[in-house]
Amino acid sequence: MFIANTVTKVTRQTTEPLRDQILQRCRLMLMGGHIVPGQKLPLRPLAEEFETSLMPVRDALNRLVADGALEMSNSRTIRVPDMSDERLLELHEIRRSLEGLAAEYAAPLLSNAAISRLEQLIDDMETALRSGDYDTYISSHYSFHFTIYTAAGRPTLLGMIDVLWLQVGPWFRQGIERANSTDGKPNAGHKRIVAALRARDPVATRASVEHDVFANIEYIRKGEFPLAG
Amino acid sequence: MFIANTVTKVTRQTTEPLRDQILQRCRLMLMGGHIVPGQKLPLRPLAEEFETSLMPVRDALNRLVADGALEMSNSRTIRVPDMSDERLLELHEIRRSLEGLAAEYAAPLLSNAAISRLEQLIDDMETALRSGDYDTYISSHYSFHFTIYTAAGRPTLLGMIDVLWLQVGPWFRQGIERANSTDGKPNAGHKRIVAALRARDPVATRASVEHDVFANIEYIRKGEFPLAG
DNA sequence: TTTAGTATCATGTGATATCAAAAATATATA
DNA sequence: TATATATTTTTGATATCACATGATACTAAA
Repeated sequence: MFIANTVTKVTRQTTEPLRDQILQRCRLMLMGGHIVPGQKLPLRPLAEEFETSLMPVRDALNRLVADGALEMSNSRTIRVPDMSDERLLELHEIRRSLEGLAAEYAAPLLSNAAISRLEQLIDDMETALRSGDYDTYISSHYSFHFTIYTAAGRPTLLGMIDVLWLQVGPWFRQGIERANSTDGKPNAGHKRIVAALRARDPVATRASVEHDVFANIEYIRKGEFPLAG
Repeated sequence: MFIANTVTKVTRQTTEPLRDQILQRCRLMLMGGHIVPGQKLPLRPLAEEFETSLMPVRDALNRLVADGALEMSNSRTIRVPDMSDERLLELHEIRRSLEGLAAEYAAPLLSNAAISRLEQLIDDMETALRSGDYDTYISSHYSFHFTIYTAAGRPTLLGMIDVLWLQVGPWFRQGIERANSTDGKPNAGHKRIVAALRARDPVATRASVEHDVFANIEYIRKGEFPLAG
């Protein structure tokens, strides 16, 4: 329970390398906001918790540093980076661009069943928000967006969007927790997205997704959604 | 001289880790097209050429795999990925989106001196093409575009564009070599970009960069610029 | 109380050894 | 000759260890 309360042991399998198991766990912790900005992630304590040697932990963390989800200081300390307003703005500019692109491609390809699932996820999000279950909210929110982006059938684009979410993850958690107390309408944007998808309208889908992404920034600017640390 | 004829020994310094030195060399080899698609990159022979142990080579190659510049098969063999038409199209869709964005931001920020340097680079490219000096062409071409993108002042965006170029690099080399024999007008697009920058026109700059990026795809479609392996 | 110096500790990097799986090669069989 | 099988070699993943460097705590002098 040193790094985060979701760390569990990994086991050596023939199928999946330890490195990938550890990477997956770290990604979930970052996306879910269970590792906070500024927190150090030293190799040895982590290896101890995962009950492995340094090597697979080192590989996993190197990967996350490469993705920008973690940073290594000049003194080689690995930690979750602090988020500046500047960096957050840049990340959302890129998100708007790439997620808009993915949404446009996905619009004609999403099945009715998938769209119905999106509506279910909106309900899940609202329920989770009302009960303060942020883990479920974040999970459903991720599923909502990535159901759309996956349907675009662009694997490289999907991977790049995923990396962006990984970078924003830790601060999104903080932002959601604070915003929920004063403002509960993030799902308005999601409902517009679903409407555009029902119409199979690529242009409207792109526009609604771009707007939804940037809504976060608007909240930040107004001080209602202080993601910045 | 096993992997490529540009492999040189790395030396242990206090400043830069071996991993980073190896990574930089591999990046240059990929960008310059000195490692061909489908070629395997086993750790041990590479380590032997760099005169290091496996570890720094492993770290560098893992990073390149994470960036999509190399691929690891299900049997863990690392190689330069083959380029499908589908993947090439996707990479250029993303390039158009992100490089257009960077160019738009850069337009008001480029100094006259920088723009003059761009014109010099256009000359360099034409000279290099005429003499068949593709290494210089590729280097000048990279400098031309990244002079612009760097001026945008968006470090994350710049890094993502860089990764895209790394993925396209091996096939760009092939494409340029073939296209030069039949078609020598890639610089027309570059001149339009410079004109838009001289006018400090963000919209025109974005449009000209987007057009330039996609010109590659048009060549491919017409069969005049067969990047696809 | 402050500050410079020192010792100790923590950390990532890199080298080496080992292992299982995959690949390549050799051998056998039809 | 072609194909199946056995053997050897190669390969990446992981563990373990040594090392240099930076961080931290502590001491002593001002």
